[in-house]
Amino acid sequence: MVNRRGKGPWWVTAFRNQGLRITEPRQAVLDVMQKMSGHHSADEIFFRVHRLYPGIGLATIYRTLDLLTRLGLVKKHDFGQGRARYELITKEAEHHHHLICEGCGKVIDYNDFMNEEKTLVKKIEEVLSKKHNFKIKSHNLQFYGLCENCQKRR
Amino acid sequence: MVNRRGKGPWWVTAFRNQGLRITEPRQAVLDVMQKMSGHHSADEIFFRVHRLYPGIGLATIYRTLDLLTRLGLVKKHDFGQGRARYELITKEAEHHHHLICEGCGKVIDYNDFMNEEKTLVKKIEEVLSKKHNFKIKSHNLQFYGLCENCQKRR
DNA sequence: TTTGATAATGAGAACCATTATCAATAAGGA
DNA sequence: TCCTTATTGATAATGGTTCTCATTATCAAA
Ligand SMILES: [Mn+2]
Ligand SMILES: [Mn+2]
Ligand SMILES: [Zn+2]
Ligand SMILES: [Zn+2]
Repeated sequence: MVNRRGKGPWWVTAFRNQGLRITEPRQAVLDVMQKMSGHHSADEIFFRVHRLYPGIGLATIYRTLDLLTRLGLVKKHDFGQGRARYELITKEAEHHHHLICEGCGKVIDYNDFMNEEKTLVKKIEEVLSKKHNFKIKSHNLQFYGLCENCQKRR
Repeated sequence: MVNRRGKGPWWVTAFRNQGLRITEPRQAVLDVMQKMSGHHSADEIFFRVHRLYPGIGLATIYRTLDLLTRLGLVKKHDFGQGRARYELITKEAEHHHHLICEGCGKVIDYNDFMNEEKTLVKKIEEVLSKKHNFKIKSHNLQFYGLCENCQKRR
C-alpha cells in the first residue's frame, strides 16, 4: 500500500489527471510488471499478482493492461504466439525491436542500428505517405529464428 | 476439373513430389486464391469456395491453407486483426512489405527501398546473430496508420 | 478396370485467449 | 461521513482456429 499520504509513485499524477482512480489491482499490476521486466502474457502477470492479492481476477488484469496501454505506460506486443505480451515502458528501454525464437518463444530486445533504421524508416514513410496518401503512425520490425538453445536441441 | 489427362497446373508436380493427393478442395482453394489476389482470411476464402463447392467445409480450408503455407505456395500474415490473412506467392509479387490501415483494415503492398532495406537487414542480421548466437530465419516490417478514406472519416 | 491401403475430408465438438455482462464494491470529492 | 459512480470479480459469451473420428476418395498396384 504505497502512497498512503504522499504523492506516491510517478504514475499517480498521470492517473489523477485523467480522473482515474488509484486502486489496489492497478497498483499491483504496475508493481509486478516493474519487478518482472520483460515481455509477459496477461496470465503470467495474473499469476504473479495472484500470489500477493488472491482476490484480483483475470478480467481485471486484462482491463488494467488495456488501460495502461492506452495511457502509454505499457506496450502491447503481438509476437505471433497466440497471445499478447505486455512490456512496461521505461526511460531506459527506448524504442527498440525484437528477436523472437520460434522454438521456445524467447524474446530478445535489441537496439543496434537504430539510427540507420530510423533514417530508412523515415525515408520509407515520406515516400509511402505521399504515394498512397497514407498517414503512418507506427511501425514494427521483428526477426524470427532460433535461439542458441533451440539450435542445439534440433 | 482441370488436369483430366495432361500435366495440369504448375503446382501439380509440387504436390506429386511430396506424395500429396490432388483433391477437389485443394484445387478449389488454389483457383479461388488466384482469382482473388490480395490478403484474405480463411473464411473469406471459405465463402468464395463455397459458392462453387458447397460441400467443402471450413476445416478443410484451414487444413489446405496450412499445407500450402508449408509448401511455400502461400504466405500467412498476421496483421494484428484477430485473424490470419493468406496471400498467394507469385513470381510477380516478390518479397514485399505492408501498410496496414488501423481504421478499416485495408492492406497495401509496397516494395520501395527494398534494396536499402535488404542491406540494412543483412547488416542487422550479421551483428545480432553473432551477438546473441541467434539463427535468424525471417523478418517482418510493417507500417500501421490510416488510409486516405479513414483520415477523412475522423 | 478393379482393388486396397490410407490420405483426405466434413461435421461438429473442443480449445483458448480475450471480451462482455452485471450485480456488488470501494475510491475519493463534497 | 455520505454519495456518486468508476471499478471490480465471477462467469458467460465470443470468435478464430484446431481436433476428433467416422466416412470418403485418391491413386499405385494388380
Ligand atoms: Mn522489448
Ligand atoms: Mn502482400
Ligand atoms: Zn529458443
Ligand atoms: Zn482505412
